[in-house]
Amino acid sequence: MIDTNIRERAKYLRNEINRHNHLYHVLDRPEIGDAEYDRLMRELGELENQYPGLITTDSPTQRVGAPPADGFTEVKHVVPLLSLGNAFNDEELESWHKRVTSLLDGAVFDTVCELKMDGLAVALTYENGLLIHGATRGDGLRGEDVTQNLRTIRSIPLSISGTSPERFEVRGEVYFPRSHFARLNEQRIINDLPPFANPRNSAAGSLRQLDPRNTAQRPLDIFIYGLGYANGTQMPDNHWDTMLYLKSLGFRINSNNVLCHNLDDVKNYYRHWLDDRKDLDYDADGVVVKVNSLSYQRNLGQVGREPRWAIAYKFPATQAVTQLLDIGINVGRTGRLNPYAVLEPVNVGGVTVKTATLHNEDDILRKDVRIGDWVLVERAGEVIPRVVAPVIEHRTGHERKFAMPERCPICNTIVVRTIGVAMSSCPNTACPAQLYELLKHFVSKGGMDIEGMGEKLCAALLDASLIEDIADVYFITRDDLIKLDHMADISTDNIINAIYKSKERPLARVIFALGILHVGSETAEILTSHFGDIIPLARAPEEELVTIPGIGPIIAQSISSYFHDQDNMEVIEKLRTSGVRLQEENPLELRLTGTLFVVTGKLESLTRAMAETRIKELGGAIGSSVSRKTNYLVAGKDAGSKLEEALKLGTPMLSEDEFLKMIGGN
DNA sequence: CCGCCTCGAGTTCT
DNA sequence: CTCGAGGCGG
Repeated sequence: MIDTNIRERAKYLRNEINRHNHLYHVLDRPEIGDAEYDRLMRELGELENQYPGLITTDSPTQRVGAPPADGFTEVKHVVPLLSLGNAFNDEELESWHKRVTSLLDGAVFDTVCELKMDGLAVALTYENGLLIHGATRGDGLRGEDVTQNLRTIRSIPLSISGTSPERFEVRGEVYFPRSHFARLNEQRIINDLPPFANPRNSAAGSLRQLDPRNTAQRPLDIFIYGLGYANGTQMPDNHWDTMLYLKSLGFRINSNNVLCHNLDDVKNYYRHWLDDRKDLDYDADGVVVKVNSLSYQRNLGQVGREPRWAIAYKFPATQAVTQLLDIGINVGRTGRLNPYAVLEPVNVGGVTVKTATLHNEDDILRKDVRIGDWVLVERAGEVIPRVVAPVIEHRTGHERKFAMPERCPICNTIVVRTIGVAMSSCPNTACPAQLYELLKHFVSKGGMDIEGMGEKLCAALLDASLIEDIADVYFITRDDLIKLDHMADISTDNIINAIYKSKERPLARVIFALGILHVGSETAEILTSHFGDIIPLARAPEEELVTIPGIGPIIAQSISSYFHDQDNMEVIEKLRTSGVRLQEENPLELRLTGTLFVVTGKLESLTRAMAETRIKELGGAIGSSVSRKTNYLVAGKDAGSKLEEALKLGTPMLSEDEFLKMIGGN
């Protein structure tokens, strides 16, 4: 016999833990910390260990109770799980609404809008307040008994506190939170398992684990969206209140559901989530619109397996299946060979997609994508489409595996494969493809920023052999451009002007524009503030470069070898002779080196001594009188003879403001 | 040596 | 934006 006190304690612990579970997983409003929760769980576990008679099926320790199964048993649904008709635009929604209205003899009716989650529908059966079994939707008539796996989902109550119908079934959608999806796939790749294509597949895979312990590892969650049936208690007469009632029983209901009084509310709800669904922690592929009144629902009935009282207003698909016609190769600025998918054009989320990157050979092998495959293409919320995975079921056996070419598709040079990494690259830096990419990079916004020089002009200039290296940009003439035709006089002038203006870009931009491997905008910035001029940078030995924070051996090697290349040095020389600034406009330190100043008159914002100190700090020199060697006269108020002398000699003069600007910045 | 963080490179369509 | 590589601290 177990002591009554202990029995009471166990019961108390069960209730407490279940209550905190509900607070945490359903209401998202925890009252205690993890440590405290663990303590309660441990105490209950210890009691149950000592007195196995205390273990109840709804004990929180029993979420993972069952041993691995051999398979799943089929269960017949008491009330079939229906599927839904679809609407893809406002007109289709309106015609559904009109039809329902006429079937209801013109009655005005409320609807409930819910997000249609892209997960797995399940049915949970409770008897006398206890979860007795749970099943997948299957074909709607029969599903699989996955009770043991569903029990591991913390937001599913194992028992109902308070009174509940004697026997009832709720329906819900099990999903795999997006926030955990990437991590799961990382794990799978580490464990040599194929990654899941999307969170929906993860949910399906997780729910079909034979060992519930595996399922318990997965952060599955659920939203309850309907009541299958209920015996023994009076139920609300509409869907909305039914959901409120289920919520009061402890079920997790999506708080984004709304009750709508007219069709405009429905449309607004749809449009709102069309934009905002990207911020949800689950995939939603549309909005489910349900007639609220249950008696209206009964009147409307169903056609085939689709109820007339509900419709799914689908969002434009962000995924689509299409055929992979070919795999092409792009040669990038760095010479890397980047494979891309040539797709049978397909509409994904409202845009026709014809190509998508495949990253590298590794990626293709990992996904096992073959030419001729039907592939799943995705434009997940974001803009850039990607090939997710092949649809293996559509394989005919005529697909061709892809192999990286042995030679550069542009210049036919034998490609180099870096050992360890399946990344091929064309070693020929003079490869026309690389020069084209480099030229585009050189004139781009982050680089020399030459307005009006886009892809087309770059290609045309290369085509006409007017450009053989990036410095040739500064030797383009109006006549050259006119010869290219397709070009009005005005735009020709604009381009010549833009090229001229670009000579004054800050040094960091120029260094970035050169396109040195591994030197992007940040590194260019670091190099600029360290050297202030391209010459000392070009001469810096690797040993010096690696001492600079942010520059490691690989970047140092890359910089060093760039400047050791004769051709590159010629390019720099050409840039210099054509007037491109290759010094920091405002080198932070010592930027006044070799400049002789004379300060005279009364300065407003600082004393003469301060001004002179500042000049010396920046590497400049101070003269006591104006001579031909004087570079600048800083003239304050009431300047006397020195001013006259400077005027006589034509010495450049700086007002106080101009001077402050020159030394300014810090 | 490993994990974390930052930076670089490539990318689609209208 | 996303992936991978490089740098760096522990």
